[in-house]
Amino acid sequence: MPAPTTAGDLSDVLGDLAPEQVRVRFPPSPTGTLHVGNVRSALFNWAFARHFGGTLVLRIEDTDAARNTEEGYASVIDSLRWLGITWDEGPEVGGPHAPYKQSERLEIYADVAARLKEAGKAYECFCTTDEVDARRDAARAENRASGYDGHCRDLDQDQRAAYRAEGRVPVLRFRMPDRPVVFTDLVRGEISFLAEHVPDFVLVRGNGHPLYTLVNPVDDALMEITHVLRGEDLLSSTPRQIALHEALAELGLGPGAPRFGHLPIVMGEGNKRLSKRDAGAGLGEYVERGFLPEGLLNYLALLGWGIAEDRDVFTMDEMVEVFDIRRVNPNPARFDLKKCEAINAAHLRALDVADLTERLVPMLQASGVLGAEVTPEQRALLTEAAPLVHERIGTLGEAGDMLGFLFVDDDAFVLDPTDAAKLLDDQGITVVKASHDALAALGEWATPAIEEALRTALVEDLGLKPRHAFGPVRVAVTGKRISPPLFESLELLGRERSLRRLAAAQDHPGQA
RNA sequence: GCCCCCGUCGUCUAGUGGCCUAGGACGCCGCCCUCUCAAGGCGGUAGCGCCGGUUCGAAUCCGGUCGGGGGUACCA
Repeated sequence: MPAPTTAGDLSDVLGDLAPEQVRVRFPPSPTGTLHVGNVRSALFNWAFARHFGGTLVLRIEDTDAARNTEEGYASVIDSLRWLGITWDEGPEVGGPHAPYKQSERLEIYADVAARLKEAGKAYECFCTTDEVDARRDAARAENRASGYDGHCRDLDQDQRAAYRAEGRVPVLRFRMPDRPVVFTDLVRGEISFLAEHVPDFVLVRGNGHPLYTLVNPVDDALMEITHVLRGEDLLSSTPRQIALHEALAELGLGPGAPRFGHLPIVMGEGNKRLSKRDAGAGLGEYVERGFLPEGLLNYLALLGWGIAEDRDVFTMDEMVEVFDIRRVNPNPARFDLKKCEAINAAHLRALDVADLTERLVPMLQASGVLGAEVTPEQRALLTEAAPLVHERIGTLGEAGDMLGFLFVDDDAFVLDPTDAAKLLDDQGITVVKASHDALAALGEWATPAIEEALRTALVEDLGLKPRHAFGPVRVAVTGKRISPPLFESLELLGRERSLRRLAAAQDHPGQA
């Protein structure tokens, strides 16, 4: 019987490293807002680093100047801050391996490329794209492995000169070793590739521009990254990166290949990977809708990882405490908005009221319920009202709809046409009138007294069932059929405003 | 085509040969509670892709097959 992996046996994860020597990285391209797949990668790297007391490096992969923008960069930083994913080295905080933006490391890549070439680890390839394509198609037609065929591997001085004389401009290609690459993936176990299936690949374009294939492993090596946790879409590029790391190490650059763990991809609807363009993919949507960072993160963690068999709501502290990359499930996971909302709602309910109130303010401002300046009176009212919506909302953004009636001026207050049409019929008007009279006579304006007065007037005197009695009042006062609890709402609205609305509702144009 | 990864309720998952009559969560349905909506409580719905093998015994191990995904770039 195989010994079960226990928390105490970490040699397959750490090797000879002490836990605090763990160094992981999150390397976004600042092409726009992060999408939830990126966020999930960031989260797992962060949890891994924090669990071991190691280091998380933030590196900006912005060598593609055309697609990267300053706004994209700012958005990445803002997003991570909003999420509460902190980094120990990187932009804004610095560190011993600065700079952490690849656009500022171009000389490094040029130098490494030159050394690789000099050492014979890489070679100039003069094949044109058309030539490479043609030979690849031919290989494919014979059911042979496709990919670069090594045409320029062993060119001599004269041949290179001849190509140059033709006006050809070479790319720099990495020379893959002629042996299989085998590695143990932290989430998938042993994976191997035969040499013939991992062709020589381009490191530097003809125009001198370094490619991802070069810069990503070079920075991982130079920044002494020990563990690379990333999406499984990068799994098949792993053998060439391992080969590059080994070549680099032979040149004295970096400690050799890091350990890899390939996380399951996050899918959207259907069977396609969630891409930036998909609705629901961008982090911004969740921020705007009023998701809690801890709620979103909790849900994302569930995509491939779980804290316990019978539990799926947890804090990030709890996740950090027990996170184990080996327990990550390799299956691709589909993003389920409903469950994401449910998890978020659970976190919302766990907030204490003061915290909830605090977080509600910017959301209510965004939806126009509150202005840029919040008066002390509004503040106090919100403090009273927050408990009423606490268990009724799944996202902070839903609060505006429920609380708007408390903050709106009487002249701007409107009844929902559909709800009014449904509930303010002749009988509804009668109910509203009776309510107005009962409440007008009320001495103390407080929830219990309000409830008693209304029950007496509507349920007892008019003989209505409670559910029919309070509907019209609710619409008249809150404008909607769905609202926070009625009696509490009336108390918060205050005597004057409540009575004015009850009076105004009686003039509601009758319906058929 | 070739290479690699993946395959348990609709979805996310638990499961490492007998604790499985396959457990939990979200969703959905019903009931209770109830001033609406929620929350909460109770109950229900639904799954091991398929075929062979190993074994006294397989969701679990092996082989095959089918299906899905990724790669096969001077993209990342």
